Amino acid sequence: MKQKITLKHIARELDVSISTVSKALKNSEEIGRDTKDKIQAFARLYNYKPNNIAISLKNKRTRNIGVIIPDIVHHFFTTVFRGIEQFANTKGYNVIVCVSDESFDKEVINMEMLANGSIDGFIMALAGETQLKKDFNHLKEVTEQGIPLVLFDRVTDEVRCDKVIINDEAAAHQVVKKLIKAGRKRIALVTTEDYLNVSANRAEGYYRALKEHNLPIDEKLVLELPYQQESETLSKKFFEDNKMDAVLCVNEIFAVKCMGIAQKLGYRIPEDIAFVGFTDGILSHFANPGLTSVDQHGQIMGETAAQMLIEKIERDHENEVEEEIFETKIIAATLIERASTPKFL
Amino acid sequence: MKQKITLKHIARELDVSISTVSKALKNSEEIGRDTKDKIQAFARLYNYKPNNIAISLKNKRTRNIGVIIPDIVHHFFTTVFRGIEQFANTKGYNVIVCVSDESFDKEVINMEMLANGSIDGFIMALAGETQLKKDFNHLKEVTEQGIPLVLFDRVTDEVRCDKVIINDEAAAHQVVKKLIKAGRKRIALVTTEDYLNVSANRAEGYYRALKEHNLPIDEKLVLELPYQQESETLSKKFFEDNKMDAVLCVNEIFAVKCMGIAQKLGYRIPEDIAFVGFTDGILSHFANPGLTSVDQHGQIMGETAAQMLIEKIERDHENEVEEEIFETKIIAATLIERASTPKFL
DNA sequence: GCCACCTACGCAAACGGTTTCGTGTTAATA
DNA sequence: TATTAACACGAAACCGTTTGCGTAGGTGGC
Repeated sequence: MKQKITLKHIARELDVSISTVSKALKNSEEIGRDTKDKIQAFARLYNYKPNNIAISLKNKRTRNIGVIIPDIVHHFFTTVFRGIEQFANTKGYNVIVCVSDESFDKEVINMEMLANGSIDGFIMALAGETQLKKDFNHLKEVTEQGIPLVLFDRVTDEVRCDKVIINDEAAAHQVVKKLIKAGRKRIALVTTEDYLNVSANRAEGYYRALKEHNLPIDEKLVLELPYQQESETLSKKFFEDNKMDAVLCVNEIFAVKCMGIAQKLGYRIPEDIAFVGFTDGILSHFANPGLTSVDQHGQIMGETAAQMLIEKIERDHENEVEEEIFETKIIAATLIERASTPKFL
Repeated sequence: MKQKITLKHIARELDVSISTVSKALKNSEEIGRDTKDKIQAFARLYNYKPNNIAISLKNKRTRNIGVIIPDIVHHFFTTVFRGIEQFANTKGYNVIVCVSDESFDKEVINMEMLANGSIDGFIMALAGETQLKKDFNHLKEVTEQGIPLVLFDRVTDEVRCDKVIINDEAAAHQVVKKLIKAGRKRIALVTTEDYLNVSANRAEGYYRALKEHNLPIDEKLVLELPYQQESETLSKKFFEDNKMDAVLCVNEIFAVKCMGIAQKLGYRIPEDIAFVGFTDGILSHFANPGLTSVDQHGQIMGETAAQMLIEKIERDHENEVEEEIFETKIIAATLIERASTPKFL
């Protein structure tokens, strides 16, 4: 087992000082041609690579970014992650991922672990529990320490930092409007408990569209399902008890489940009932019939977040102080039409 | 913006030496009660947390593990990742993820980036290109440097290290056997190009089962699809040109696609044709009909890999030298029966 | 009153680099 | 020949911690 070689080894071996080796390997003008050649050849031969940790300590930057997401087995978050990872990689950054598992405590612990020098900045989507609890002190502490933070998707107004979101309200509004124009009158909404900001926003868009077209708001047509739990019976009852001709779901899992139930109840899709979901993931694509859904452009969100974060990191590193300016970028969602809805105009 | 506080700050403020502060915070017996109390109180007040990077440098261990996978928007890999992350977290480790994107070069670059001190060990699944190219020098270099490595799922015999795999061959064999016992005679295999070891192993199980039951091996019933590319026409032609009564697919995407095609061609599932896929992911669960599939227990694989890696890391850190013993753990796959197959016995 | 021994702390090296600031040698210049 | 500038390199500080060892000061025993 050949040990990792260090500057000290090279210096000792070639009988020069450590600083000379360091400079030679950086091709500094200070060092003579011959010495440089000798050192560089030696370093190449023994495949010298500087120790990242030592450099991090010296430079007070790690070139790591910390990503904290509620779940990793989740199509949307993985696409965002892919965007982050890809962009970060082109800029020479690595990504440390922690999963909060929707838990406030895990989110706090993970942040604290990473905040002590392991990373140069955070990208995160809030855990459900955090949004429910509305306790953002861990985020505030981090930003007060001067660690850049970018929130995406699951954000909050209570923390001053950069954010990337999609126009949830507008997207839902547009979808419902299209359904109405296509002649649907009893449009249902299947959502999560509303502490999740995205669900709340989508619901608002839904209500606004109904109001604008003078359709009655029937709370019986709004189903709140527990997030990430099987609840076959609830949804079944919902479809048995209510008549409707269109359903907007805040995610694709709800949508596909509901389609299955509706089909069993003899509904034809999309003739009798139309379905639209959020998150254009693998399920929407392969569902039968294909599910019309709102593409949240996760990868672009990830790239955008990474870009904002890295720009801030590098700016902080250059200049000393500087007034903080925070941005919120809004990515426009796109409707992907498939067979679960009638042709829109 | 309150700067991160260091030992030096505390020392200066309380007019003691840095080492005294360090020892006091570790509750060392060397330091007097009063001094300890004073220092500890001060540290708590200013929320002192030691700098991870400095500790890493000192201890020559980062408590980071590097994970390199071919793709992150992929159900199986994310479940494995979840297992890794969960286990690592309980042991106080963080996870740095790099995505090779099935590219040999990216795999090499990522490994080299991380190998220079950023991580204590690797967990990885080989990129498709790496398996095709059969060039494993980057892996060998890393292991020769004494960095522990655990391969999972996409492994190779050419590198001596710990491995975690499922019994692909046996699982495929068992599935095909069950299909035969259920009376199926023309069983097709839909696979990827065979440089992927898992596909090759599954194909072997398929062939062995056919042979054992004296069924003819008809190469026309084996369809090789390009991995991760749309190829509607290829598969359509396959189903139009050949009669078959069961199909084993090496992943669930292929399976769901094929089911769709078969349904359009008028086949009834499972009466006329049965489908089985590998990877019991979200698609299998929500497909219509539900897809019988081989659960690869990704999360358990991840936990197992993380456990093996961390044990090795900590053993290396304790004892000095030690003969290397490498294990290959085999996780038993499980068949999840759903509506795409007739009831098995 | 002397020695020995704790107690309680500081010094300094070490981890592996980078970088500033000397400094000795040489050669060019006056 | 004395002065000086350029060149080539080394010493040392620094990033933040840890830790072995040295030591000042106080206490106790004889």
